[in-house]
Amino acid sequence: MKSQSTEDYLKAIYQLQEMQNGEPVSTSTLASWLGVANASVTGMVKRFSSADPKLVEYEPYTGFVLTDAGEKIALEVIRHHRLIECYLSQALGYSWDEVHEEAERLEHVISEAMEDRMAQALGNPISDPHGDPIPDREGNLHQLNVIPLTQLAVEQPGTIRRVIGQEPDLLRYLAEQGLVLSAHIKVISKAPFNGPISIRIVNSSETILALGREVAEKILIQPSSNTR
Amino acid sequence: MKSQSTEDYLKAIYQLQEMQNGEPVSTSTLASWLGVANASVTGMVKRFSSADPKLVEYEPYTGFVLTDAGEKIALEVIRHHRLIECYLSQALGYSWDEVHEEAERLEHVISEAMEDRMAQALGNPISDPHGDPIPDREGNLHQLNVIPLTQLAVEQPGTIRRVIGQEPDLLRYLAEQGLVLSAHIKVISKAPFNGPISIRIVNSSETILALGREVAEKILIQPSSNTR
DNA sequence: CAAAATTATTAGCCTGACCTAAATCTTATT
DNA sequence: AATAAGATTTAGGTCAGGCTAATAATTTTG
Ligand SMILES: [Mn+2]
Ligand SMILES: [Mn+2]
Ligand SMILES: [Mn+2]
Ligand SMILES: [Mn+2]
Repeated sequence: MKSQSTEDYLKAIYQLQEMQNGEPVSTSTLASWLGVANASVTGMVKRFSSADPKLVEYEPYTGFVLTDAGEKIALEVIRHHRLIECYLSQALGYSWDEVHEEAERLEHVISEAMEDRMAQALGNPISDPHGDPIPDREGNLHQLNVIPLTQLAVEQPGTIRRVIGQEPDLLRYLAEQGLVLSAHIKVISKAPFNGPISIRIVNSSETILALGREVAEKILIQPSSNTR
Repeated sequence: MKSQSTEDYLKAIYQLQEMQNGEPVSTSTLASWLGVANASVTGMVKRFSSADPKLVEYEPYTGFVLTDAGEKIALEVIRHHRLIECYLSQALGYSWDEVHEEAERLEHVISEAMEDRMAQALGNPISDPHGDPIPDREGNLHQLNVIPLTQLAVEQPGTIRRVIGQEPDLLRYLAEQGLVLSAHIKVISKAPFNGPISIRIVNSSETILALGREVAEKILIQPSSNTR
């Protein structure tokens, strides 16, 4: 098994690549994501690119991308992470703002046997408590058909399917407002000049919530047919 | 949190001290227990004894014992380990020969919150799947009233309460023979010259099992009043 | 397009946790 | 009491994963 640091680096590179549509990741992006010095990233990435098998393709001053071998490890760690999040939430009563931190350490130490047992106990879930997809044993991810709340048209109803990011404060705030997975919402209005987006939770209180764009960008919605 | 190595060293010292009735542990004993070189132990123990707070009392060429601070950490790790063993066995269907290896890594990464949730889910167990006592949050251990099977008198019935050691092969073998926790047994005979001990499982088959002294030494029995 | 600002790499250092080989201390044996 | 055997420590080295400070490359900007 790779070290905890190696696994966290590869996972982070995978996630940054994903956020950047496959673009090479830069040293400083990864460094600030992981909270280490730039020089530490350069050092690690150089080692990854001369490991056998090579884990990243590294072009100095340009950036790096995962090789197939590196991606495989990243996906294994992500599978662990998200299964653990599910398990903690379902079996041990964790709330969605608590699971991430615990999973961040557990992901590196569980055996394949434990992974399998948890998956089985959970009925092979395909997404975690935040709606993030769980790779299967072969590393395949299902694709959700979602758009950011910022892009949902006014009056267009939709369902919350995923929340990007793990900040506990934000997750707790959203849950308090009733903005949880599977909640049905409708955009009432979008203030101009990047102003807040006002939404209503369908079949619930009539209260209207105003969300900043930053937050709305992180809420992914599956649009549903317009029920007038 | 201390490093995984530090936690494993302190736990090992605790367990060796326990096995030696509080005698100082020697460098080579700990080295072979942990599977590292003697020089590695000397190095680690020196660091422990000059840490703040001091974790071991170290007398060169003589040995070392845990300080209160060191023992506190050891007991925390042991609590983690044994709770995890229980949890894996109860909640995820692990058998008693599988739990140890998994717990050996998980013990270092679970949060206090997870410890509490597992303990609660299990109803605050006081012993693990091998009958090893689980320290409570303050580090208190309950004491079992048991003797090794080798010391049980012929015809004296008793109950298996604990099995010392974690070798999966031995544990599997014992389970196959019906020698599990709570099994009622009776010694039929003890062969002389350190020969095997023959026992019978009460209320079960009439089969007589012959156990070597090495094995019998590891099976701890709570004697019961002689029925008959 | 040259200078300034930004970003990345290199150089050099540190700590934890290991190792082997050499030196030293302790204990047992003659 | 001297020596041999055994246990332990010291010396010196490696490797991963971090750091800071100095240097070099790239990008932005006046
Ligand atoms: Mn992690
Ligand atoms: Mn998640
Ligand atoms: Mn361990
Ligand atoms: Mn145990």
